[in-house]
Amino acid sequence: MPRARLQDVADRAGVSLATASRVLNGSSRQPGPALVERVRSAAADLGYVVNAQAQALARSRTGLLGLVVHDISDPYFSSIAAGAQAAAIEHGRLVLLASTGRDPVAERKAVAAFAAHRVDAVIVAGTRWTPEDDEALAAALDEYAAAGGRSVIVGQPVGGGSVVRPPNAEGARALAEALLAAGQRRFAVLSGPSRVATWRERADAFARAVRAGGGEVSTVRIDEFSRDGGYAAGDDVAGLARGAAGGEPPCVFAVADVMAIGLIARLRELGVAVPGDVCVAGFDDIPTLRDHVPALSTVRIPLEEMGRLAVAAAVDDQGAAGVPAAVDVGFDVVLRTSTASV
Amino acid sequence: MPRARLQDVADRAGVSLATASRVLNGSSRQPGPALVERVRSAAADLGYVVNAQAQALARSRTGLLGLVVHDISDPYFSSIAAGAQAAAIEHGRLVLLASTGRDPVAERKAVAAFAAHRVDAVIVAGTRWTPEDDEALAAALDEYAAAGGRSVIVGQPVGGGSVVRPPNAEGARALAEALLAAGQRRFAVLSGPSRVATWRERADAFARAVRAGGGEVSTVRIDEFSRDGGYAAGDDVAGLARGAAGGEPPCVFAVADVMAIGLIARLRELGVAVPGDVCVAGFDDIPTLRDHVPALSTVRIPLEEMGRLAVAAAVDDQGAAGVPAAVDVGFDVVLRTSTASV
DNA sequence: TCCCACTCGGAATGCGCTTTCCTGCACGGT
DNA sequence: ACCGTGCAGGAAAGCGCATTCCGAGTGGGA
Repeated sequence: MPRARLQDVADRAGVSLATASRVLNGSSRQPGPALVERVRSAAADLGYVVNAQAQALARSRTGLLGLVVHDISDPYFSSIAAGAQAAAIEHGRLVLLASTGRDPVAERKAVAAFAAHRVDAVIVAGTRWTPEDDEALAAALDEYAAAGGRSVIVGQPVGGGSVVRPPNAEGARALAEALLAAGQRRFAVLSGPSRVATWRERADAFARAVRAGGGEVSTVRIDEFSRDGGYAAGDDVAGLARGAAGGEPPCVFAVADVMAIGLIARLRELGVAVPGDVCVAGFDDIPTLRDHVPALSTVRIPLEEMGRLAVAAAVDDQGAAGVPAAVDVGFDVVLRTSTASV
Repeated sequence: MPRARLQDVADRAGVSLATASRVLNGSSRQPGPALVERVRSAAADLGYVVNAQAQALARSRTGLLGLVVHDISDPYFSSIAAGAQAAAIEHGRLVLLASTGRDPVAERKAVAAFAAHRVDAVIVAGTRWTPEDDEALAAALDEYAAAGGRSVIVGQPVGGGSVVRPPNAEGARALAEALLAAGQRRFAVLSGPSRVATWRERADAFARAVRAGGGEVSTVRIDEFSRDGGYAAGDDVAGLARGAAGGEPPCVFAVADVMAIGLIARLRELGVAVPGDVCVAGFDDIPTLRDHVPALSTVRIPLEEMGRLAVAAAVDDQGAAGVPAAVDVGFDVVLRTSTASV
C-alpha cells in the first residue's frame, strides 16, 4: 500500500490541495468548519501521514536539530543529550545524533552531514583537544552559519555561535574554598599538557583559589584526560600519599569526575584508602556518582539543564537576528565522603 | 549568502543539471572525466552542499534511522545507542533520537514523528510495560511497516519487524548454574507483578535452573523495576539476611544491573555487607559497573553490539524482501566480588 | 560507404508539499 | 441599485534534486 499523499486526501474530501494543506498543517488561514471536518476525516480514513521531507523542502525549514557529542555512552554527554532531547520535543523539533568518539574528523563530518540535512541548528557539546581542531570545527560551523544555520556550543566557545558555558572557573574556585574551609591544606591537581580550555580553566582556578586561601598545591601529571588517564595517575598519587604518611592526607582534584573515578579505582588496587590516605574531588557530578563508593565530592553542574538551554538557544527566535546568546549556568559544591576527614 | 543549489553548480560548470547531479551524487552513470572535473571544481568554488531533503524527496529514501529508547541517560540504552550510532555512520545513515522517558504515549508519538520524517527504519530498544502498550506500539509500527517502513526491536518482539534478542533465559540459566557451581544454594529473585517479558524470562529461567540444580529460591517483591525499586527492596533483603544469620548468606538475583546497584546502596545504608551477609548478582553488565564497589557479578551482554546488529538489520537489503530477521546475541557470565564467598 | 549499436549530455517530468496570487461571492454602506 | 471590502477556496508556481527519455555523436563491422 503506497502512502497516501496530501493530494489523495484533498481528492477524497473534494477540496483543493491548498485547502487540505491549510487544514492539516497549522496554517494561519483556516478554511470553514465544514471543510475542515471533511478534510480531517478524509485524512483519517486514508491514514495520511504528512511527509516532513516535502514540507521541509517547501518551507525550507526542517525542524531538525543536530547534536554532536564526543561519546553518547559517557554519562556526561548522555545527560546533556537527555535534556536536549526532551527540550527538542517540547519545541516540536527532532534531534539528529552524532557521537564522534572524540575524533575531530568525524566531528567535522558530522557537522557536514547535518548541514546537508539542513538542520535548523547544530549543537556541539564538549571541547576540542587542539587549537587546530578548534579552528577546523569553527570553520565548519561558520560556513554552516553563513548559509543560514545556527550553532550552539556547550562548553568552550568555538566559532561565532551561541554558547552555554559551564561554570568552570567559578565552580573550581568554590570547590577549593569549600575544601579549605573544611580544613584541607595540601592539594594536588591532576593536570597535564592539555590545551583543552575547560580543563585548564578548572585546574588554574582551583590552584589560584588554594593559594589565595593559604594552601599549597602541586601537580600530578596526567596524559589522557579520561577515566583511564585518572587510573594511570594512581601510582603517582599513591606516592604522594606515602610521602605524607602520618600527616594530613593530601587532597587531589581531578578536573572531571570520570578521571576521579579512574584514579580511585587504581588507588583501591594499591591499597591506598580514600579518604583515609588521600582525599579526592571531581567535577561535574555525573549521575553515575550516585552509587559510587566512596561518595565523591564534586561540583555539581546541571547537565540536563545545559542540554535544555542549548536547545532553547537553538530555537530561540530572538537570537536569529544575529547576536548569539551566551548563557551561564549555576553550580553547587557538594562535599561527600571522598574528602571527609577520618 | 543563500546556499548554492545544484543548478548554480551546473550553470557555473556550463553543464546541465542532470550532468551535475550525476557527477556529485554517486550515480551509476558517470560523465566524461573533463566534465567531472569542471563540475567538481565549480561545486568547490561555490561551497555547494547537497540538500538531503530534496534528495530524499526525489529518491524517496531519506537515509535516516529512527532510534527510540526509554532513557538515553541510562547506561544500558546509551550503550546501545553508541553502537547503533557508530554502525549507522558506517552505513552512511544518520540517526534520529527519541528518548521517551518510558512513556508509552511519547513512544508512539516518536514513532509517528519518525514516520513523518520517512526514516528508512525505526529501531525500538527496551520493552513495554503492559500488553496494551505493546499492542499500541505494535499497531504504530505495523502501520508504519505497511507504508513501506521497516522496524527493528531490540528486546522482546513487538509487531512484525526484525528483532535483536538478548539471551535472557540462556543468560539467567547460565548465571544460576555458575552460582550453584560456586557453592551457592539459597537464592532469592527480585520479582514482582511486572508483565515485562524480558524480566519475567530472566527471573523464571533463573529460578528453574536453581531448582534443577538442587537449590532453593524465594521471591522478593519489587514494585518498580529500576534503581529505586532495587533500593526499596533493600529492607526486605536485609530481613532475609538476618534470617540466615550465621549460615550461608543468601544470594539475590536482580534481573537488571541497575536494580542490583540500587539494592546494594540500600544494603550498605542498613549495614548489611555484600557479599558478607548477602550476595547479589545482576544482569546486563552496563559500563557503569566497571568501577562499582563491590564488583557486581552479572551476565554480560554485548550492548553496543546489539545496537550495531539492530542497524545492520535495519539497513540490510535482504530483509527488505519480507522475512524479518531474528538475531540472537551471545553472553558471558562474569562472577565478581558481589557473589564471592568470604 | 552505409548502418547499427553505443555512449554521452541535456530537457523535462515528478517527488509531496507550501504559499502567493487570483477569482468569485456575500455583505454592508451610501 | 451600486460599488468597495473582506473573505473563502482554488490554480499554479516553486522548493532542490533524481531520473527517464531523447537526440546527437562516435566507432566498428559489413
